[in-house]
Amino acid sequence: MSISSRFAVGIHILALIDLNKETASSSEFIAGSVNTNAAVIRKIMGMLKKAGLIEVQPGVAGAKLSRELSEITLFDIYKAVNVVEVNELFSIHDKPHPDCVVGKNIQSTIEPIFMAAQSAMEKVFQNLTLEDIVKDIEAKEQVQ
Amino acid sequence: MSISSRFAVGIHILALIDLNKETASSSEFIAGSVNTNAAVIRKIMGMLKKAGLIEVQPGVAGAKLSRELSEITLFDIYKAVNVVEVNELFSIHDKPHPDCVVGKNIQSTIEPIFMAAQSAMEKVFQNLTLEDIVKDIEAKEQVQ
DNA sequence: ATTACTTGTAACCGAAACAATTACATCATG
DNA sequence: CATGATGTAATTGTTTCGGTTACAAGTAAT
Repeated sequence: MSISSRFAVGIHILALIDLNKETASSSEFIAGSVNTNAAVIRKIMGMLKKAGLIEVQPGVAGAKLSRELSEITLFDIYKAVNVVEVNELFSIHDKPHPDCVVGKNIQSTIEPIFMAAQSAMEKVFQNLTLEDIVKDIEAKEQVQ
Repeated sequence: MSISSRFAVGIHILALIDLNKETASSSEFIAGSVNTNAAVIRKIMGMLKKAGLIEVQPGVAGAKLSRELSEITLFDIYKAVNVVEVNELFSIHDKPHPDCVVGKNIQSTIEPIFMAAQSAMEKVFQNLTLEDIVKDIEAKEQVQ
């Protein structure tokens, strides 16, 4: 099990749009950097657009961020690319036997714990923005 | 995407073994409570046994916990059933283009963040034990 | 020792999710 | 109108999951 790379690619796309803002970033160009097919990029960019993170126009190359780098959290991207549904990171077996002490109560016992675990994970992304990502990339570039 | 229900089922199995300790819990009996096939239960119990959480003997019905309830964390179970590999909760696209500023640095920028998110999630399970689960189930039973 | 019941595994199946790919309609622009 | 871009649907191969069947091997009681 692994969470879709759409999330990592989404971050990549947005960082690239910003760091390459002097020229238009076509889906073909971004696909080259990500190393995948342009249609995959367009699909993910469609999600980012739908979430209001970028502005793209059909037929015209390039995209721009809808907000400041510091106003786009990793959680915004995470939600945009739809990699994990709300409260569904962990599967729970359904229809445990209702006549059993454990079967009857296990779901309501486990659910809040699973929710808390998922929230703890998501909170990490809420506290980081694209600005952190871009600055980190720029810092690495300085060193070299 | 969703993390395998083996984790939820593993918790269910261990709680049931404890709450039903006056009689032997055969895989058939547990399967009835979980509402699945006995072979599925035996497979998961094999993992729990391998992780040293339970003791089972081939041919003889029932299993017993190897440790006290308070000495078995949910993280122990989580690791035992092997639902998420170390540092692999999130997929990262591989071979981004090395000649691109973003492609060159994105992996090393994102990896520690993904690790931190996974750790935050896992820490929730490290801080909870089977005792918490069993007590919660018992408390619910009292009310009814 | 034979019978009945159990655990331990392996093999197989259908369903679902992913990422890649191809194709094509639609749109914008020179 | 020709070119090149986005938007989107359909298809494919791979992997994982959970369920199922089958059966070998172990245990225990008669």
